[in-house]
Amino acid sequence: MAKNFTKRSDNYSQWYNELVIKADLAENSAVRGCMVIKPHGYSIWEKMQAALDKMFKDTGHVNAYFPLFIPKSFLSREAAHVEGFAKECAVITHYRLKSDPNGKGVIVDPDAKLEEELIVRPTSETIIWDTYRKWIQSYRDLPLLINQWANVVRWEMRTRLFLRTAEFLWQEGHTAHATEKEAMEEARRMLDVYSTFAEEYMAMPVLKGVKTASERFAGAVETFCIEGLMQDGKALQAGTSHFLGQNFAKAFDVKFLTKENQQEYVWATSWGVSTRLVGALIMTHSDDHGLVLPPKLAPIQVAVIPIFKNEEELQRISEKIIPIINALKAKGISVKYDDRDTQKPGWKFNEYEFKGVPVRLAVGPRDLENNSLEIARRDELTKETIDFDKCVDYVEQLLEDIQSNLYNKALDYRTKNTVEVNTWDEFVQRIENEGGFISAHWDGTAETEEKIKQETKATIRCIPLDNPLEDGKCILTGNPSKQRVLFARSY
RNA sequence: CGGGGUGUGGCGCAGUUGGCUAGCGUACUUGCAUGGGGUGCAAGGGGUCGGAAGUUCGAGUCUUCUCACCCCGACCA
Repeated sequence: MAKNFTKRSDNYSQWYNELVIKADLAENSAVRGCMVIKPHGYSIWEKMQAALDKMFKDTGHVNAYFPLFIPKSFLSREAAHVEGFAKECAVITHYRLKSDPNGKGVIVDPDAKLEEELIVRPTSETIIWDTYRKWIQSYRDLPLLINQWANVVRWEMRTRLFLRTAEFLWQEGHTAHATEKEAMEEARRMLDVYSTFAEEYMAMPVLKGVKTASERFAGAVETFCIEGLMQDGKALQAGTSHFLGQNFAKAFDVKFLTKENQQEYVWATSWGVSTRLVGALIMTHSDDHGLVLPPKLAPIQVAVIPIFKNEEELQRISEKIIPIINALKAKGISVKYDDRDTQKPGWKFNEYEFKGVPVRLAVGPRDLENNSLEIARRDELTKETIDFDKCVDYVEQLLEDIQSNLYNKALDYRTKNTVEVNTWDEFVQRIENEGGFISAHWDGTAETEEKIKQETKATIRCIPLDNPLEDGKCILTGNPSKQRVLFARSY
């Protein structure tokens, strides 16, 4: 157990913060609300990027890059969009500084005021649709399937490392289609990409659903989402995919000629996931001993620690273990051989454990005699002794086991913490105590949704996609309802 | 923006009714021993107390102003 590390059961959010810091993932920067992503945290993000990027390309998308700055007037073209983002935009008003005539330092040069202010993108729909107008003339130009890896800024009032920062890294896909059906299919397809990624790579089970009108993305016709359940019973929106209808095409006048020589507005989608996923990953699997990473996203999958008293002993160990390391690497496994003499073995054990390395091998003189080594798995914190000649296959299999074990544990947790509730008292009781997902009837009005939020802080996370229809009564108002929706408190 | 809090070696903190050379843990450096779960002992380096002004013989400590950050709410991926 790490020294001075808060337990989840004592204070979950403190546990989270300490974990991020102590596992060297990120730290607060000199800029309010903005984090420094440290190498270990960033390499997890890179693993995520690599997997997602491949999935995007495999579904026909290409990458491009649009400007960080957006003319202020662009934002207001789409009414709902500006309303949603106006309150959290950073604004560029000047382009030059000058020395302070009254003292030290520099001041904003009042003569360098911009004709039109620029905003730092909170999302890129507007600049991209303004550009798409020039790119799209004919049905032959469609579909346009573009993704961008970028940073965005949303001036949030309260921030938390990875979960909500003023600047964050993400990808945003922006696609244009000839038909409503095609755009809707795209939005759903990318939602599936996200859920596949979450489950197969992050080992995080997610629920796919559609947002209610009040939770919808500013400017979207329909917002789809994946929702995960964190270990403290709160839900986390892990990704969104929006069907934008023709809203942005109309706002930016993006039309195309159909085969029938008709002018029509194009149909759009946008979809994104962010560095918030790193936060989701942490909160899904990690424990009171630190970070736990699923092998598929672990920058180091196997740490090898020699135990030696002197140079000669290390050499004997290295001779034996390096061929094994090479065999593991040949299988595409990332291995770190930590033969530093500057840290003690016990120190290293704790280090890799806290940083979430899935598998640890330890080899010492004892193992050389027995022709064995010690294999420890991070997810279960168990150790075994394995014969040298069996260990390569064993490790390969173990990584797969850990990946699926993590998923199954998380799924089991979610299953146990998803309940159907039929009365208001039960609902309130559940929200206040256990948390988790609550499946309950809702009368479908924004007023009721808002009132439930006011009274319990619970929001409708989504209406699950394959939701069965079922007659019932709204838990708050008793009005008739056709289906259950999913409530939770959320991040 | 409302409420609360904190600024003192890299990090985490103590510092009493103003008083003498500003202290502790940890981290760091060196040496010796140690080496299968954050090793022990010893020695050593490093701060002028967020900033400004004031009161005083004397300010980390009191006063005023100011800046920054953190936590709780409203807002949000």
